[in-house]
Amino acid sequence: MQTPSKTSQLGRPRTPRLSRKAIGRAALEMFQEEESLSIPRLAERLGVRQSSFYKHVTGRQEIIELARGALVEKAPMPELPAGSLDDVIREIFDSLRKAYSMVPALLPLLLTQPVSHPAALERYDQFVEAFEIAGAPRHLIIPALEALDSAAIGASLDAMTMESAWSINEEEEGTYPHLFAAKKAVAEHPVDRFAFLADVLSAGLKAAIDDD
Amino acid sequence: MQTPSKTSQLGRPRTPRLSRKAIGRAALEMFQEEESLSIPRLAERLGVRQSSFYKHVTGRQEIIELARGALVEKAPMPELPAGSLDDVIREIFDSLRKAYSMVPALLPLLLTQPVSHPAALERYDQFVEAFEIAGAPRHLIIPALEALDSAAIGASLDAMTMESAWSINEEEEGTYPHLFAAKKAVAEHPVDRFAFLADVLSAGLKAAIDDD
DNA sequence: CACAATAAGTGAATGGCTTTCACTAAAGAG
DNA sequence: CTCTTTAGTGAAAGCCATTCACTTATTGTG
Repeated sequence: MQTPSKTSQLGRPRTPRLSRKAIGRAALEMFQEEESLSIPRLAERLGVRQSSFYKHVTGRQEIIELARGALVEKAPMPELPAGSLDDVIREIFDSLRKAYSMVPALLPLLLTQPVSHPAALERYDQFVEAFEIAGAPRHLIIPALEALDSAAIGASLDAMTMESAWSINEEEEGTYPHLFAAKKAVAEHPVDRFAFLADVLSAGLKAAIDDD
Repeated sequence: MQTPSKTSQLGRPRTPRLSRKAIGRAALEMFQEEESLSIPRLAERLGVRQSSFYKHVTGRQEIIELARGALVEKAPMPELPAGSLDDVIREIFDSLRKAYSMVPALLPLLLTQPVSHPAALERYDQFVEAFEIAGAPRHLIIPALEALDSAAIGASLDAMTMESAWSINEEEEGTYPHLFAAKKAVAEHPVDRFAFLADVLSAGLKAAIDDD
């Protein structure tokens, strides 16, 4: 239950116990397993005291950014084989939602801060390149990418709020008749939300880009 | 510096000092002004002790849900004049983003819990009705509404992360060349993100619905 | 109309969280 | 070899949400 280090825990250790990469990975893992981040518990996971983090990181926000980096490094970069705009859109959306679906609890926190982790910037840079190659007008690439990102996050978050964003029960059928009917309709005739969103985005973005 | 109530603060007051509605409104206001919610500070705003809330509410999450209700009640229901599907989509998206833009800091918290406030459910029920009247197939209404909601939240959050989701500076031009070029292109040729998204969604949703 | 039950406040306490800072001991530079 | 820097520790400060015994007013019941 204890590392066999008999020596004192004080002072600089002979071999480093922490690194920014290890912190990011552990934070990501914690989000996946516990759906939240607590620095004391993260320290426990890493066999370290909480104050140690502040030698590697300025604070909680930076740990979250490192988790973003760890997520990007864990998610494979898709093949973007210089295909059509449609293929590019679908591939990017799919890779985003696959990554985000791994850690829904992290997403609200990622939303509130700009992307600064190099691995993440690198990944977006490649996405932009793919848009360029597919012939998208330069000034529309960022808006398009943001739209894909938002949609992927929204879709992945639905997994967290338990497959239905609206909490109504049988007795309220009369109170919210249309909402209730719509929920019943989609239950009886299930729709693959991801495929639906992918269709919406590819059709919509292509139209917006072609109209330019 | 003190309310001139000479009587003791103990025991049940002669007239109620709190209500669920007042709590929701104050919480919404606090999110707008301070970009976060703290129960001690909310108590201060309402001239009450923090423990008092727990007579009206089960906890923090419920206060957040009351803030959602207050937001819906503050945002006007749009005219949805039995128009075309396209009009319905644009009106709903526009009213959602207008509402969400008032309190970007609240959005990440709203995302993590299902909608249960009656005023909010009522509002979504009317949106569903508008989709029905416009002739959307019943089983696609919920997915379409979720898409609009996600997009509106994403667009409103961009306002918070300071108009650019990616934090890169001049020196990194060489490191992320495509991203940098795309950012420059959109700076030189500004795109109205909301209008762009509205176009994407209306074209995309119409296509997805018509294809059905 | 008395009086029990309930409702709406208070105050104090608990246990969690993030961050800071003086400290120690090892690593690395000159 | 000495000096500075680095990577840990431990204790503490100052937040936060929630609980619970308490007080006082209101409401419902016989």
